[in-house]
Formats: sequence, C-alpha cells, structure tokens
Amino acid sequence: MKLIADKGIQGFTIKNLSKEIGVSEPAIYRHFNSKTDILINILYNLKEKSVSMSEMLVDNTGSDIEKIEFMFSKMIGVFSEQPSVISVIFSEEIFKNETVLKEKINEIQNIQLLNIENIIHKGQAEGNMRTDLDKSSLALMFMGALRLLVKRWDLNNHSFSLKLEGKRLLESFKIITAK
Amino acid sequence: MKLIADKGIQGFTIKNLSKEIGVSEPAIYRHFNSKTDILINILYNLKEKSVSMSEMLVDNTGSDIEKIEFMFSKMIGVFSEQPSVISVIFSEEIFKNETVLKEKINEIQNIQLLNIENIIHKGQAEGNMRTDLDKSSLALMFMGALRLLVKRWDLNNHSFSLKLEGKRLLESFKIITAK
DNA sequence: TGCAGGTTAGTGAATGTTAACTAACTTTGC
DNA sequence: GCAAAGTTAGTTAACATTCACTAACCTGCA
Repeated sequence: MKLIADKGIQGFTIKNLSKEIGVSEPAIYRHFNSKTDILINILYNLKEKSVSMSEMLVDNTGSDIEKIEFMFSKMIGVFSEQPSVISVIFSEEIFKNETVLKEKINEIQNIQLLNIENIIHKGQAEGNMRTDLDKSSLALMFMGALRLLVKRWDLNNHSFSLKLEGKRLLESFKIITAK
Repeated sequence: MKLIADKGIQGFTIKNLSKEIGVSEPAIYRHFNSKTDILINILYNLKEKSVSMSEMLVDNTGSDIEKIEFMFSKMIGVFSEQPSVISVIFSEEIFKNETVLKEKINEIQNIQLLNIENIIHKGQAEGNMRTDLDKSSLALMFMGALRLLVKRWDLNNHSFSLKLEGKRLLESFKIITAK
C-alpha cells in the first residue's frame, strides 16, 4: 500500500516491493502466486476492516449521531495513521484492468455506504433525524465529502490537519441531519 | 482518455494508443514529445473546460440555485456523453508518479470547488441560502457526493441512470441549502 | 508553368530498459 | 534431517523511445 501511495499503481512492482521489504524478488513468490494475488490479499484485509466496522456499529449502543461520529472518527483515524490506505481504498481506477479486483473494491464501497444508510434509516425511523431527505442521498453526501476531504489532504501532501477539517465537516453533517 | 477508462493507466501505452488511433507508434512522437506530454495535453484541455465553466457561471444571470443546477446538469451531461472523462478527472491516483500531472489535477479540482463555494457564498450573502453551514463544507458535500455518484455509476458499468440519480441528489442538495 | 527545396506525417526495424515470473541451488531453524 | 524460506541467475515479453528512410504535399522563384 505504501508503494501504491507513493508512486501509484505503476510503482507497485515486484522489484520495488522486494527492495522495500528487504528480500529478493523470488522470495515474494514463495508466499504469493502472483502480483494480482498480493493485491487480492490487500483488498481482502481492507474488506475485513469494513465488515468489522459494521459489527462494531451494530454492537454500539449510542445514539444515531454518536454512531456516525464513531464511524467518522474511526475512518479519519485510520487515514491519519496509515495514509497509504487512502490510495488503495479510494482509488477504484487503479484496479480497473483486473475484474476480480474491481469487484472487490466495489464490495467494500457497498459495505461502507450501507453502514451509513443503516444508521440514517434507524435515525429517521426513530424520529431523531429529519425525514425529508432520502437516506441514500445523505449517505452519498457523507461518504462523498469524507472521501474528497481525505483525497485532497493526500493530494496536498498532508499540509492541513485532517482531524480538524474532519471535525468541521462532521459538525456540518450533524446540522444537516438534525430535525 | 478512452484507454485509461477501459484499461486503467497501465493500459495507456504507446502501443495501445497507436492501435486505437490507427497509426504506427513513431507517428505519435511526430506530434508529442513524450507519453507524459500527451497526458499534460489531456489535462490542459480539461482545465480549459473548468475555466470556461467558471466564466459561464459569472455570466449566468439566474438565481444561485439555478446556477448550481446549471453546473450540476452540465457536469452530469459531460460524464454521460463522455464517460472516459471520469477516469481522468476523478482519479488523482493515476498521476501520482508525475509531479507535473499531480499538480495539474489539483488545479482543476481547486477551480471546481471554488466555483461552488463562490455560488454558495453569494447565496448566503444575499439571504437565499442558510448561513449556519460553512460554504467549504457545503462545497465538499456537493462535489464529493457528485464525484462518488459518478464513480459508482462508472464502477457499476453504467447500470443505472446517472441523470435520474443526479436529479435526486440535486433535489436533496436544494432542500439542505434552503433557508 | 515547372521544378528544386522544404515540410508534414508516416513507416518498419532496432534501441536499451524493465516488467513478471521461474529453475536450480543454498541456508535456516525446529 | 527435512521443509520452509531464502538466494543467484536467468527467461520472455512488453515498455518508451529513436533510427533511417519515404510518400505526399506545399512554396518560392527562373
């Protein structure tokens, strides 16, 4: 992920990878069948993360807005501490040439959007959130804004505080969804 | 752009390009100095488009929400008719290895966000839009949601109506910004 | 008018480099 | 002592780019 984040998908070569981890190129093939196999494993781990997030949200006993806050800060935290994840999880295009990878990325995205939609749905049903906005549009705005903020932070070499700007965005989202 | 959209940045090779346009590989070098030079030209054209959009918004005499509508439908229109643009303009990651290209993409993004922020700023100042939400957060939500919608449409092989879903999103945005 | 000289846009063949991947051998640690 | 994990030294294919060369067109001038 670090390689992809630093040099793009074109920088993710077996040679660069072997240099980065300090073993020879064939040593990598002792553990993975192919380069694609490595990417599949990366995406598998990221999917696991999204799934475990879903479970944490189900277990969470807080209010709807607290769940949104929890999810938001959790994601911002991951990106702050491991910015290389951004390039992989928010960059569908780099997997375009491989159908298997493209589908895996789509799956992860669906899980993330569903997580938000579910919270909003519950919030609306229980009367804590305004109902004149459909949940899919709200989820799109929430996720889309978060993605764009994080990508801009990455594109601008982390030159502003992601946590601070994230907090600002979350506040706006709270106001929007409030009844 | 078609090549990048279909096969990702890794499919954008001089060989593939020459095959696509029906000339030999060296013929391409009669018109461009390098592969990067071609990408620079693509991004230059896209930037021109964003700039001309800014000018159109200045000239536009409609209300603020009409300006937003105009911009929205214009962008959705471009993506519907020329989906290959999506992969280039919404995929910062594919240019990561080239600083020149990365900066160009950042410039285009800044213009687009500023366009929206300016409209919202005017709308708030003239009392047509709610002022309890800061314009940068609103612009981030607007642009972020649009981007995510368009990318999902692309990732799901254009299996739903972008224009219809775009309209739905725009309606939600209208409700949100209304006083 | 005709044609020498120049330009534009193209060609196939070859350049050096790097890609993913492999065969065969060696080291390490339980 | 043996399997897992590593090595060196290669493979073929693809990459961007350059080479020498040509066909077709344009332009200025005797």
